[in-house]
Amino acid sequence: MSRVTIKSIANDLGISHMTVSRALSNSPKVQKETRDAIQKRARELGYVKSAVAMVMRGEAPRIVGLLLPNIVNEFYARFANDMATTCELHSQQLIIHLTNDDVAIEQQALDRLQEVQATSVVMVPAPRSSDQGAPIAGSMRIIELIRQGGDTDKNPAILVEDGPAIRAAVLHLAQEGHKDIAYIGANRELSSGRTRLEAFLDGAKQAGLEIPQSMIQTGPPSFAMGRARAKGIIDAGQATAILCGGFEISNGALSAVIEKTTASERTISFIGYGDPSFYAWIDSGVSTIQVPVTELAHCAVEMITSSDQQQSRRASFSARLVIR
Amino acid sequence: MSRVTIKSIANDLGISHMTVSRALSNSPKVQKETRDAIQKRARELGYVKSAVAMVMRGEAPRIVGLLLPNIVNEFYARFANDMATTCELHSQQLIIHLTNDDVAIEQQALDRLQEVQATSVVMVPAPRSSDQGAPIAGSMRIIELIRQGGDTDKNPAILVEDGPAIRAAVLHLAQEGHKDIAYIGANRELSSGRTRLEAFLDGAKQAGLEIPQSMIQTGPPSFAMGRARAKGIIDAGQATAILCGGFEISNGALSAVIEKTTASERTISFIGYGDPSFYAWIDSGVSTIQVPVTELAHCAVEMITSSDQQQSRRASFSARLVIR
DNA sequence: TTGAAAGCGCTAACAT
DNA sequence: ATGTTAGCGCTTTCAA
Repeated sequence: MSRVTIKSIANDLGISHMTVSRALSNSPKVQKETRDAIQKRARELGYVKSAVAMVMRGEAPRIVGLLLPNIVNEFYARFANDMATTCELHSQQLIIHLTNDDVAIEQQALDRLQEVQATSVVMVPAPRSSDQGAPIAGSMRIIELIRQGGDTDKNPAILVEDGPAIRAAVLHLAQEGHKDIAYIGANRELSSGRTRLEAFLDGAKQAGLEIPQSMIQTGPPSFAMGRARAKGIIDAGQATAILCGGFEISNGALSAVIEKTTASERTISFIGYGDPSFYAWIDSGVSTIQVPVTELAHCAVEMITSSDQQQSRRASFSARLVIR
Repeated sequence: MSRVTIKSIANDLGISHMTVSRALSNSPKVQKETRDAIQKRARELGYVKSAVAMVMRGEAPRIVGLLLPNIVNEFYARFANDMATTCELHSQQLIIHLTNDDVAIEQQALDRLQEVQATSVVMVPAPRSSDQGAPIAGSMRIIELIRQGGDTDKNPAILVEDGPAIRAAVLHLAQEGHKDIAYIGANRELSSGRTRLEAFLDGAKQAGLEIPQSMIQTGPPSFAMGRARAKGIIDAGQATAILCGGFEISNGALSAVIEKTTASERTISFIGYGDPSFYAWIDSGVSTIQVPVTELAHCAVEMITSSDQQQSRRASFSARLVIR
């Protein structure tokens, strides 16, 4: 059984497909009787208007793309969740691509989205070394989330102002008497990696702490990296506190800390990044730098749906230190 | 700047659009020289073939739909993550709709997917009372996940065989000396709600336990419901153990248990449903009924990509009791 | 009040 | 080896 089209309905009723078209869009230029009859028949036959044909005619496709490293990390999951919900409200369809922070996959995803003429794309840009060019997105409006991709920062972006929270975290640890505070974060390939590390160093200086290079661990922003580095830090035995600068890194490091400190008697102060719900449930609660996910998501959809061409090109939301 | 099409390229080069078409599909029926020239120009201009036009011509759209209650619960998130990754491999696009277990939203999502001619849809059917008809999906191939929707069980389905694990859980608790075991699960509107409750009662009978009605709490499969019912059970003070029969319910109940038992000195044995990574990190680990997510996701994509019309209509994967 | 034609981007099937 | 035509589903424009 093939697709039900206005033509097939027209044939079925022995009339012109134009009359069917008009009837289905409630045009007053068609007899009420015929109109009702046509609409009834269309419903019976299970007619659905082809979005494809509409796009071909020039109508803007109601599709927005979302590119994330993954969707298991609760921050990304919540963001995707909120975006999906809001898209539902605006009767937009959400196409999700997971890049795993890989530039090649990222580009492929963008190509696919271009093929279906997606109008807007929200993406967390993958880390790219300086010799890699900026991602090509044709005429799609792309909105960068959390990080800034490439050197071209001409795309609208939704960023997190986490400098103050990170500094506050270092100062808090220092006040608790910690002198050896380790930092695990993304490397300089990421705009967010640079700024967060800087905030950490800044905080340490304000606290009058000398941080040796060995206490500063940077790398790709992955769970595995966070876990491995945290293990290394704990095994080295010098640090008494760990501060994280990345969502995935935080979870990875936390898993290592839990394992290691359960096994031995040692304890380590831990401040994570992002605030998955279970952080409140572990031990007496994990302190962390909280990022306002829902606000970010709302902002993203707002940017997308606002047809405003010359809209604000950058939005910024403050992170907040939560001590538990 | 408008879209680059084969026609615009053809104009640019002063040739027929057919030659361009052939060149871009590497047809041997065009001079190597012209072919190379055309391909070069197309790249320069940033040409991308319109998937929309291809679908209009009759090509099957490379789009699969995924309908989930939400994407924050780690089970759904992992499933979506795995599906997205696998779709990437098959160069399919994944459109995600969140139903929040609402039948109306579910139907709307299906309509949208039909509009874009999605070929296949994987969905966790929302709970529907008997007076609601089955969801309408036109000619899309739909695969039901975890639950069976409507009374029409003629759709292919991917299910979890959790009866044995649930019975084992009850027996385990009984062996530990628990006599008052509470159960929180989905109500009878859900196929999974029915079977899980049955397994629980079955296990209780095997263990020789008398379970009063007050210890059996069913309702919509949400976080809020699990949390509220768990609170009620704990406050009532009779139960010494709680067993959950649902992903969301489990997280909700767990949150209540943690809060309540942290406040007072009481302890309650808890066995959850599903195995989000953090279950291993809470206290000394949360016991749970583990569902093989990745296998489910692989199975789903396999079902989708296999063009096999008369393929196996039902797949089933075993849940496993994990004691921590 | 209804119908016919044209065009959106693309390719199979015919020309040339 | 290259060009022309037609048609996928739909609506806008023009004709009856």
